[in-house]
Amino acid sequence: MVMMKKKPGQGRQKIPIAKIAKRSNLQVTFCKRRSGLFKKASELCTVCGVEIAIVVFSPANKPFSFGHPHVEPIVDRFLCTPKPSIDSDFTSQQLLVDQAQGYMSDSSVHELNMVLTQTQKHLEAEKKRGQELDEMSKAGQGSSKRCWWENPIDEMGLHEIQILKAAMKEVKKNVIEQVNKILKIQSCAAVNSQYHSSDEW
Amino acid sequence: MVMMKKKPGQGRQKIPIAKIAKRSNLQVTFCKRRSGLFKKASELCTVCGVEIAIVVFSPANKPFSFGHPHVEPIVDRFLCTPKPSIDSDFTSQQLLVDQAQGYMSDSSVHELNMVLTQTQKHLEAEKKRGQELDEMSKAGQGSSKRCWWENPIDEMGLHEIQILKAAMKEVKKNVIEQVNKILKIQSCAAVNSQYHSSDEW
DNA sequence: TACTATGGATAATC
DNA sequence: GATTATCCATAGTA
Repeated sequence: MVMMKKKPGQGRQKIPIAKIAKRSNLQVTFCKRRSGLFKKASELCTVCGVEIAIVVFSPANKPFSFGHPHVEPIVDRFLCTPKPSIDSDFTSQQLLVDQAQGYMSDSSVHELNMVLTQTQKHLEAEKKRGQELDEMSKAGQGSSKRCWWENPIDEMGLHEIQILKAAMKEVKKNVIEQVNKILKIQSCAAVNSQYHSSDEW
Repeated sequence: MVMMKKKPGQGRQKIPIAKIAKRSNLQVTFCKRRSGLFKKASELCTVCGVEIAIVVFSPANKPFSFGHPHVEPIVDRFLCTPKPSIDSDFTSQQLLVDQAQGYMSDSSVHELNMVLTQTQKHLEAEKKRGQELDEMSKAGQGSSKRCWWENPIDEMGLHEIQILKAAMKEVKKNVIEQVNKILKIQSCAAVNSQYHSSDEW
């Protein structure tokens, strides 16, 4: 992170070229690197606007996964694509399209493309609207009536602050539970480590 | 790569936080980051001795994959693990849509149908979210109405919870500062231990 | 594509 | 889990 001279730590010492770590460090190393890998994947999603699915089996053989937006659709789509040309550059699939049109009686490629285009436009519009609403929620609360705890913290007395603190404690607890519940559902039981009350999210 | 001072280049200049790059750089950035991601995955495999499968669809909607030892067995194994049903869940609402262009010309009906289905699901999710946000905004307008974050925590989505959490984090910081200030004034040095930001509350 | 300086990931340690 | 020094990935440029 930032350069701060304080006391002499040792920091990251030497790079084990590669192989295996000792059993003791294996767990923590796996956790760190898996976390880093998922973060990188997330960044790639955001920066390049692509879809990624990652499946990892831990040393203990437990499944972990990352998917944007979701693992399964991406994996399914990948499994449906012709295999031999996974990483190669150009593979004309026009032939496949022609063949598909032959046995797809209820819809043509053209029609599907039309629907797809319209749907995607609609999606974009909805997303844009959602973002605008987000902004309103985030920043626009000052325009309407404010709750008393929205007042500047400097204007509160100790009593109000204590009440606020107690309320926040309760809400925080509920938030953590809810987030864990959602994440548990999302990850399809692929993640065993739950979020806790640290500040990583 | 080793450090070598030679002639003044510019190297990596500051980090655009995240979003999208311009079309020009998108391709090269995607290539670099995908390469880096796969390398990280490879390292994780070697160092920790685990199995990983990654599937990425490029901005041009081309499939890329990394698998150790192979993608398909890992994915199959993952898909075979029992998992709760996936329904309307909130992931980070982001991008998905820009794959239209490359898809129009070369893809099978089946693939188009899959993309269409995904897109429609996303549309529904976005619409639902928009409605929820509408309700929240509306509820926040009335003077005697409840603020949206006063709603039962069970009715919130992950996105709303994230916003709430960020807000709480800020408030918490202010509360701590204010409490410390008040205690310092009121108690006249009767209290020596200050509140801190650990997880005691 | 290759290169470099910078930002970010992380191994060792507390 | 938190911290720090070090190593690695990579944005920008040629």
